[in-house]
Order: sequence, then structure tokens, then C-alpha cells
Amino acid sequence: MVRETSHQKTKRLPTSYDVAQHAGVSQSAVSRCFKPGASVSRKMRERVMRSVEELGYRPNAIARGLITRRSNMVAVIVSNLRYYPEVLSELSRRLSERGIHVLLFDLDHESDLAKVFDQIWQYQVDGVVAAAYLEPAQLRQFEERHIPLVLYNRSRKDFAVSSVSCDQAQGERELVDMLVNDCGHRTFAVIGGPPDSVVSLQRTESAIRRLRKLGIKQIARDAGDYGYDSGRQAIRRIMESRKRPPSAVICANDMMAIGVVDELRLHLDIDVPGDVSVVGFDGSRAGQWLSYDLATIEQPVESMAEAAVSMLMQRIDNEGLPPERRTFSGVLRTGSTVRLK
Amino acid sequence: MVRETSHQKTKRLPTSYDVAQHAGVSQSAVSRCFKPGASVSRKMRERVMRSVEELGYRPNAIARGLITRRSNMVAVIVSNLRYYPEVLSELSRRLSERGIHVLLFDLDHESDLAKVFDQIWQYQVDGVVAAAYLEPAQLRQFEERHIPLVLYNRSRKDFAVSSVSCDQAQGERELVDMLVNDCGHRTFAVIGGPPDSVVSLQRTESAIRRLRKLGIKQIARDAGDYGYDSGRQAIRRIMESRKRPPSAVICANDMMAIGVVDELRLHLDIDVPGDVSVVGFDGSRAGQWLSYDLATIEQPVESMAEAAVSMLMQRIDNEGLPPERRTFSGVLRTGSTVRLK
DNA sequence: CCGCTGATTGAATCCGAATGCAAAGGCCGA
DNA sequence: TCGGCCTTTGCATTCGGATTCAATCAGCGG
Repeated sequence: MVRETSHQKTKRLPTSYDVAQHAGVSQSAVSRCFKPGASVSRKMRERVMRSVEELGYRPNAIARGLITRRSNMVAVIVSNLRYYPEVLSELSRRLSERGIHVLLFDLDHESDLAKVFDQIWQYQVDGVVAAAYLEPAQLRQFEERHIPLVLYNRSRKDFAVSSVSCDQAQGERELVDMLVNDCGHRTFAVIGGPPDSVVSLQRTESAIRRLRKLGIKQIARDAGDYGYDSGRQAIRRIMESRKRPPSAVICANDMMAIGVVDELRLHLDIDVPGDVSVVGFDGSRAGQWLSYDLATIEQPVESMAEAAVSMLMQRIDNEGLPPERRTFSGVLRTGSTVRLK
Repeated sequence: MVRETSHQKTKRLPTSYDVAQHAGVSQSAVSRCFKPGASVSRKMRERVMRSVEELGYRPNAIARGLITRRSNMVAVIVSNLRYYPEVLSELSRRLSERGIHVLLFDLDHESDLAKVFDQIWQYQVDGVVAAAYLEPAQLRQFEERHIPLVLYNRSRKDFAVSSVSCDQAQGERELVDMLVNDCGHRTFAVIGGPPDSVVSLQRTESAIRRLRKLGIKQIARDAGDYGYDSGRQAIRRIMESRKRPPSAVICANDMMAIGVVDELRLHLDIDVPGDVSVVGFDGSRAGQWLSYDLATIEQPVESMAEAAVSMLMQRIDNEGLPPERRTFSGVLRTGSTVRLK
């Protein structure tokens, strides 16, 4: 059926039909001019492009997505965007390099995830990168819907799903070994992150396991929310408790470690690393600042982001690739918050 | 024309037609069940919803967007996501509360903006929040396309466009007045941000204007890129130059100010605030850490984000609202990096 | 000058949901 | 029981671009 000319009454944006009419060609011709490698003569292309310029036409990605079943959008789910901007930043940049757009989902708590699920299904994203904890049931939904998914720093042993992560256990082992063997610490405190963070759990559990293995008995435990203030509060609670104060503090992330260092040095008047050693995890920018020079495990964020994005893209372009797990080793950074013997 | 049943051969996600068939009703009925306030009987709704559950149907937001001309997506353009995660975080959270999805565009440099423009037009976003500098020609395109736009912290005097900003000039005035009147400084250094940042320009210009007005002649100038290291480098250059060293340093943002403080204290062995006062701008979290307790102007990020989002939503729901400029005052925070008399 | 081949072009159809309109159904009072 | 009115429902069409298939065209050898 031949379509009526769009009436432009309501000043709507030009469509491919408008361009076609203006150029005196068919709508299909216009469409083809935007498809790389399509069969279009030079003359036709120039003619169409002139009209495109004149009308300011831009193809409607929504309409295109409807028919091609490719939205060129990827959902990125992060928790704590405010604490981990680097991850989002790296992912976003790499996706847009590949012509993919980022639909952002920022969670207050990882457990809020359910809320965003419906949204994700509805938006027909081509894939998902999730830096958040997913239930097996949720993972299964991705399979059912054939939506490629890559987990960032949350691998699961019990479910075959693609993931990119930093080896938390290895990192903590290195930290503990350094604190015990190189520094000679025997009394420890371990400060975890929020209870719903699997990463925090992995880190603290790994650290404690290693400590036990090395024969360490004295381990005070506390937890914060990954934030600076919560690190300060945790260390205050620990130092105020009647138990023997730790000589080394292991924190689930850098931000809390920084809080611990500040609280120790500036409020509790305890020297770091003279009296107490402090280590974190992440390799955040702030940890490298001169005031801290924090000992930590540096996660190779760039490599991890690159891996996550390329794994995702492969699975988008190539349905049915089997899940793949890639693990990166963190790099120990011996800073000035530990005193080596 | 009556549509054939979809064949499910290629295991595609169920559509409203599938649900309709499964429930033995028409497609329109299904559609109406997802429209709040539509005319649907209780019986019909229950029947449809049962099929929806069984099939795991989710409305296709892409198709919906095509017909309703509402994508429920808003583009958020930020530069330096890694330095200003709070802004994105606040915006994103507030938008999703309102059922709007965030299409993220992160720029390396504000001047990269042109690249993302096409993308934005193509994705039929309902509106845009831009924390980046737009040329008048670009602003005009938003008008032509009737896409509501709110600028974040980049108002323009020469173009009628909605914006939410912090009063940079007033903030710098307060900082300068404090440094001159309350601390008695007479020799200054001003460290700007990247050359393509208008905010940086506004801040440094305002500071210098105020300094001149108060009769200050000695103003060393330098610039960085808003990053910690660039602050360190800038202050080193300034202190190494043969001119009289400044007794007060004004930085275009907190991150550089932190770098300046660290470099002064830890490498140049200059006491802050004993020998030199340092002030920043933003009110960033890190600035409040005990090690710094930076004097700065705190931008009311939450109020600004709320204002930006609500202004944008109003303009989306209500075509033709005139542009509106809202300016928020920053709050002076007198930290321990300035020495009051 | 004719017929054949490969390159272009256009008509028609499709993607999946929303909606105006008309038909059908339900309920009420007379 | 019937007419009238309000509520529900279904039909057909629409959004804007991609794609299939058939038609057209240009170019070339014979």
C-alpha cells in the first residue's frame, strides 16, 4: 500500500519516507543508503544524502531495533557507582567504541536487583554486564531469554555463566603472607564490607582462611559499608574493645582502609605503619595519594573491562558460545601503610 | 488483516499476540492490560495476566516507544565520569525513581561532544541532561528537534536554555574574601582545570576578578586537568618558579587541591595551612577526609540533581514550557587547609 | 540491433504494541 | 420484555525502517 505523505502538520522529525519523497526515490532506497555494503549506486547515494542533509534526517534507532532485533544497547548494572566509577567508566568507554550504547542501572544495594530485571527485559538490550550478585534463578532467566550476560567480579562456581573477575583469594593470600611473613604481625583485624556483597565475603573469608592456615589465632572482625566513614567507625570499635588491639588491619576495600588509616593516625594517635599496618583491596586512585600510599591489591580494571566487553560482544554476535570464565590476578602493591621487616 | 500465529520456530520471546492467543483474547486486550487506567474488566485482566505469567511475557519497550513516541529514556552526558561520580549517581537514581532509563554518554573531553550527537538523535530519547559544554549551534538543534534539555552546571548567558547550576562566581568570591579578609593573604596562585572546561574558566576568572577588586596584584597562574597528579605538578611548577611563592592557592576543583596539599606537605615540606592556605571547589567526599579537611565550596549536588531531573520531566510531560535557569549557592566550608587569623 | 547478465531500484510486507472506532455485552428502569 | 446507556472488547491501522522479491536498467558480446 502506498503511504500518504507525512503531513508535517505536527512538526515531526523527518522519516525515511520524507527523505524518499524529497529525493524522489523510494523509502527502501533511503534505508539502503544507511546500510553499509548495500547495493546502492553512487548517484543514488549522493542524491539521497543531499536530502538527508537538507532535512536533517537521522534514522530512528528504535524503529530499526524493532525490525532488526538489535537495539545496540547493553545494560550495565553496577552497585555503588559512587564508589567504583572506574569500572563503569572503563566499560562505558569500551562499549561506545564498539558502537554500543549503555543503559545504566545503578543499585543502592545489590539486593535491589530484582527491581531492575523487568526493565532489562523490556528494553531489549543486546546483552548485560552485571557487577552485582545474581541469584541462580535470575541467571537462568538470562539463558531462557538468550540474552548474553557477563558478570563482573562475581563469578559463581555453581552456575555456568560467563564472568570476568579478579582473583580475590589469591590477592588476600598475598596480603596476608606479606603481613605475616614479611612484617611479622600476629594479631589481626579484618573489616568486611556490606553483608550483601559477595566480593566482600570472598575477600574476608579468604583472608581469614589464610590467616588460620598460618597459625594466626587473634582475629578481630568487624564490617562497614565500603565507605570511608564506616572504616573509621569499624576501627574505632575494634580499638576500643577490651581485646588485644590488632597490629595489622585487613580491609575489604581501599576506601575503608583509608578511613582506618586516617582514624588511627589522626584520632587515635596510632602510627601507621609504625604501630599498625593497614591494607586494602582494589588499587583505587585515592589509595595512591601521597598521604596514604596504601598497601593493597591492584585490580587490573582496564584489562578486566576489556575482557568483559569483548566476551560480551562475542556472545552477542555469535549466539551459542559457551560460557567462559576469565580470572585476572591482582597485583600486590606494597605501600607505606605496612612496615616490612 | 488477521495475523498468523507466530510460529515459535525460532524460540523467540512471546509477544502480545502470543499472549492473546494463549488467553483466547485479542491483542488489544493484552495491550490494555498493561496500560494503567485502561478499560479492562477484572475477569479479562486476570485471564490475561495468567497467560502473561505462564509465558513470561514482557512488553517490548522498543515497539511501544515506536508508537507512543516516548522511549522513557533520557540521555545523560557527562564528562569525567571518573571524577564526578556523585553527579551521575544522583541523576541516575532520581530518573529511575520516575521510571526513566538512563542512556549514558561519557566523554573523554567536553569537546568530544559532537561524536555523541548523532547517537542521541537516533535513540529518540525523551530528554537530555548534559554536564558538558554545548555550542549554540548544538543547543539550537535541541530546539529544532523539540528535545527537552537541561544543562548541569553550564549555564549560558547567550542562549535561552534550561539549566541548573551552582553559582561559581559567588563561591569564588566567598573563598577569596575569606582568604584575603579573614586570613590576610596577599600573594596568590590560581590553578585552573582543563582548557575546554567552562566551569573551570568561570571559577578561575571569578576568583581572579575578585582578587583584583580587592587590590591583589600577585597572582601566579597555572592549570591542570582536574586530576590529583596535575594539582601536584602545577604547584611544583609554581613553587619552583623564581617569583615570590604564593601564600594561598585557589584550585578549580577539590581533586587538584588535594594534590596541592599533598605535594606541599609531603614533598615540598611546606606546612598547610601554616605556611600556605589551599582551597578547592566542589565539596567532594575525599576533601572531607580527616587528612585534608579541605576548605572548599560545597555544591548542593543532591538539590541540583533533583532540580535538573524535575525540570527535565516537566518539560517532557509538558511541551513548550519556557527555559528556566536555576542557580544554587554553594556553601563555604572552612576546613583546616586555611589558617584564619 | 538483440538478448543476456549483473547491478539497482521499488513495492509490499514485517517487526510488536498502542489506539480510534465501532460492535457487542451488561445493566437498569420502565 | 424492551430501549437506552455505559462498559468492554476486537478490528484495523499506525509508528519508521529493514528486507525480500520481482521488475527494471545498463552494459556488453554476438
